[in-house]
Amino acid sequence: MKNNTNIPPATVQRLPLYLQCLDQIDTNSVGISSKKIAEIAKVNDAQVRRDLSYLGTLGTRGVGYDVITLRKQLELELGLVDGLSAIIIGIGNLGSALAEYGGFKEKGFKIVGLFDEDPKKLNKQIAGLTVNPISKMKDVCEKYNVAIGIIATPEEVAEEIADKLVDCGIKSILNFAPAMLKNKPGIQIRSVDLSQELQILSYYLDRKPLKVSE
Amino acid sequence: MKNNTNIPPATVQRLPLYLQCLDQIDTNSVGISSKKIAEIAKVNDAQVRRDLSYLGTLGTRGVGYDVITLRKQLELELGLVDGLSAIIIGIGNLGSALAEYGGFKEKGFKIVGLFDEDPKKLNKQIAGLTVNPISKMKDVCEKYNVAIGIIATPEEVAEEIADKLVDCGIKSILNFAPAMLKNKPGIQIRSVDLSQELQILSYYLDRKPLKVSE
DNA sequence: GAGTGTGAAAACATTCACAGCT
DNA sequence: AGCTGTGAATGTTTTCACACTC
Repeated sequence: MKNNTNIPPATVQRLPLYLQCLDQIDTNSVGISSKKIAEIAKVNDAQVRRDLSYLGTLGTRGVGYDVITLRKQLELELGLVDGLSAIIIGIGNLGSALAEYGGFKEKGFKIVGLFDEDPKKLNKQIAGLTVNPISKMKDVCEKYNVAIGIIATPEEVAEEIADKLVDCGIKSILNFAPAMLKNKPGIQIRSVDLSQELQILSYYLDRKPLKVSE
Repeated sequence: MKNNTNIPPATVQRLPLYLQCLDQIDTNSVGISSKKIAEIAKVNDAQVRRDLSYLGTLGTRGVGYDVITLRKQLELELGLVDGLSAIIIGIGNLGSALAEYGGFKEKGFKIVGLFDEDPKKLNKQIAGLTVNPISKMKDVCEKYNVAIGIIATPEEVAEEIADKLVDCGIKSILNFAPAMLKNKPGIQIRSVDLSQELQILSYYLDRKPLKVSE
């Protein structure tokens, strides 16, 4: 294991961003500076150094960070090395899109089950997986030791599905339904509401941007 | 307090959440308290009051907030009343899902164009719209005075598409491609990276959750 | 009594600026 | 010279607590 210093939430949010930066730089650069990362991630360079310093002493003064070490450390800290399993519930357009989304596999996640209640969707093949009824969820969760449930159902059933996920022993939920899930003790929930993102953009349309580009 | 005041970014992020809360409560309640909103949105009630106070003096002491007034004010502040137009670029699984996603319309956004370069996708009909080649983007943007461009393309072409959007006079970009777009002066960019969301969840899996539910 | 609006305090996050290492 | 790691300074956000209104 690692440095058990608690990493501030604001920093945790940015760690995946830094990982993404490493994928973005050209593959034969062996080292990278906080200045370069900051430029790609569009944050302040002191911020990058402070954030990375929570993971330990990774850089070399006067030189920078070694790309391979840095990636390893980021993956370790985020817990990506264990190859976490996830399932998707609700195989409509969005659920299908998520099932076929390459980015999950690339970052070490494995989608091991697709579930839907709609008889028209049952037994459909998507991304090499068969759509199963919700009743089979528990079996799959136990078999694959599934850590994360991804909800892509309509709003109306999201809460019910969330409860079932908890029942299946799942510890984290990524919710794409525009529903406000109730708190479940000991369960981490993140919600991504697509229309909320547009609304935030909408706010900044009328008026001056916060930071004038400089 | 007047609404000349610049609303803090952290508050702007939560305004759509509060709007969503209003949809969640039962339809015949005419008033709502900060405590109730806080409970649904899972934030502190003082936070709700402070946030809403930036929009003006909306509540009544001893009583609470009138649901209709509050919704109107939130929509006004977020700029949702004008019925903003958006286009989607990249009509793969995710782009199609977004095109058919009901939540946009519900919140006052109108998708007025779908674009893709792939000949196999051209002229497909999705959600009542025809998929057009990128070359037609400028025409559509001018015709409908499009404010927002939604990028759902593969990573490789995202930057190029973003530049084209700016060229079409678009002022805001919602980016779903796992690419780090360069800054464009005067343009608001928000990126939603699906796998980053999973990575953040992954971090909180190993260790104690930040806030133990209480 | 119930519930807002808001100063003041506390907590958290960002940025500066520089000592110290390569 | 170039770049990290980090105290100290600054800025932002959250929360408390209570005067005030209905």
